[in-house]
Amino acid sequence: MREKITPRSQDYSEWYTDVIRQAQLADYAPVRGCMVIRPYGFSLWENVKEGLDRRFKETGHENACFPLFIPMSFIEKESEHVEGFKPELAVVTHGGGKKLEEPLAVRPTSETIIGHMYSQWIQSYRDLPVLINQWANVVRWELRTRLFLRTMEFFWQEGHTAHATSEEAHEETLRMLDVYTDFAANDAAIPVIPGRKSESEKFPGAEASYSIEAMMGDKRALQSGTSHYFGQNFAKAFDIQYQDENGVQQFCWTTSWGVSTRMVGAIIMAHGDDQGLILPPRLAPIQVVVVPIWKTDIEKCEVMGTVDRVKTALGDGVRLKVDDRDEYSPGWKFNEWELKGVPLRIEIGPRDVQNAQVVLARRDQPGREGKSFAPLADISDTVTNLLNQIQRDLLVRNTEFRNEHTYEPRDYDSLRDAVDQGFARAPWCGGGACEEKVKADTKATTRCIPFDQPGNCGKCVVCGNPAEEVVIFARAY
RNA sequence: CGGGGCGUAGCGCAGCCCGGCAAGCGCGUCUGCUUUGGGAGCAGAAGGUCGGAGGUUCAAAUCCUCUCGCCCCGACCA
Repeated sequence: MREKITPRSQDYSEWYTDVIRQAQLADYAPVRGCMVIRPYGFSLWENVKEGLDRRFKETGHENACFPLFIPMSFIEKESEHVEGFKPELAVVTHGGGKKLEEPLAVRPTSETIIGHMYSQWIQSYRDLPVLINQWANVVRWELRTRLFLRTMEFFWQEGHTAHATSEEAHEETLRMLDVYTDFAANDAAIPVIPGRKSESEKFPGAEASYSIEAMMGDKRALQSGTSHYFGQNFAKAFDIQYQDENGVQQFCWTTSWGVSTRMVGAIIMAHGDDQGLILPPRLAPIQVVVVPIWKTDIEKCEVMGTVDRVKTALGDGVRLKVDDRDEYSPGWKFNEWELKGVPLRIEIGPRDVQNAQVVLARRDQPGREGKSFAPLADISDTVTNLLNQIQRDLLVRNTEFRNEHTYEPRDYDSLRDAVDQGFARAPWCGGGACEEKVKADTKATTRCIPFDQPGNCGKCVVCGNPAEEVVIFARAY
């Protein structure tokens, strides 16, 4: 028997680690701060990749790959960028047994080296826009580790684009944030709040940063994707220029945007319960697991015959696994696949064979409530519809959960209460001092200034000066 | 880097304070029989440089010194 999972109410972060390790998504590596993504976890990430990659291609982007090593001098070319990243760089000083003439940074992000290449590839307005994405691993020397959320090495995609005008670049920045929002809602079943980052939360070197913010099961916020508008900062640092229609040299306007394996952490924490993972059908490595039940060889034969019919009926459209292992009891298997978050389970035993039916069990509705009988006859439609239903229900459930735990404080005391219990949508003057004060008092930070604004919003909850926008305050990962 | 904790079988731990019989327990693994509709039962078996080095002692998992590694809490962060 497996160890029990720590209940979420007892210790949320223990629960998180328990689930990841017991569901075999990932494990700690022998290197401090690093993790091993196991096949089940990687398969989930591959589905995330597929959902994003498809959207990138649909919006005109191409994939490419840039070097892992970046000359130190590149990183130092943009002043804010160095400031931001230097403390967390891993630097290679020796190679082939000799000290390197110039140290090489292991990429923490690729703006600089891609900027360098863009300066050579872009000559004319006819070369624009450049719309490139890369799937890669990056390294940031983090001091604290949490599986999938914060590790020294992590996997992500980083899009880097160059445009002829500010407007185009800005459009691109927002378009990609939109792509992320759409992916989060429709594939990951996580409702997110898209918005602009405050000055203090901005990416080093960006003119403006945007993010999507999701609420986890413990009501803390997780930044699940970011998109940055660089203006001409990197173009000037890396001399990315083009000749316009009038023969005049112009600097490009650039953007970058990224989603990391952190998204896997978001999926775990947004949906999971005390039994383990609950995966949205669109991303689940296994969408349907079939558990056959028998006592005798004759029964086994009959049951497996029905299993084959189900398998054939469902065809390639569904990611299905038949768990016909002999060494585990049905009850054990039920628990195992619930831990692993498989959205739908089909149980087939001798009684079902007799009645030409199967038992369906929804992962998102534990116990008897989620169980139903379905005739074998139109099993394919039933399953497809049910998977879609589960996908929709997860999004609805999460949206309700988030809304229930989102507050609109209008004074400082209620703000303090609000961030204890979830998100606070509060009017804010935009001042860094007010942000600082809230952080010092409550550990909550501004997550983003949502695009969705109420209009006339009143006075800053911190200082009482007139506020033009509401911001989300929350404790974040 | 500051504060705390832990290294004993594949995994989780007890034993350490107060040195001494053969280093134990649970899970897992292997074999056999009975089982199988919500984490099966019984019987038997395999599995250990007690993180590493040095020291004290007749005797060290246990005491002392050094060392390596990991985890948790803070500051930094996708």
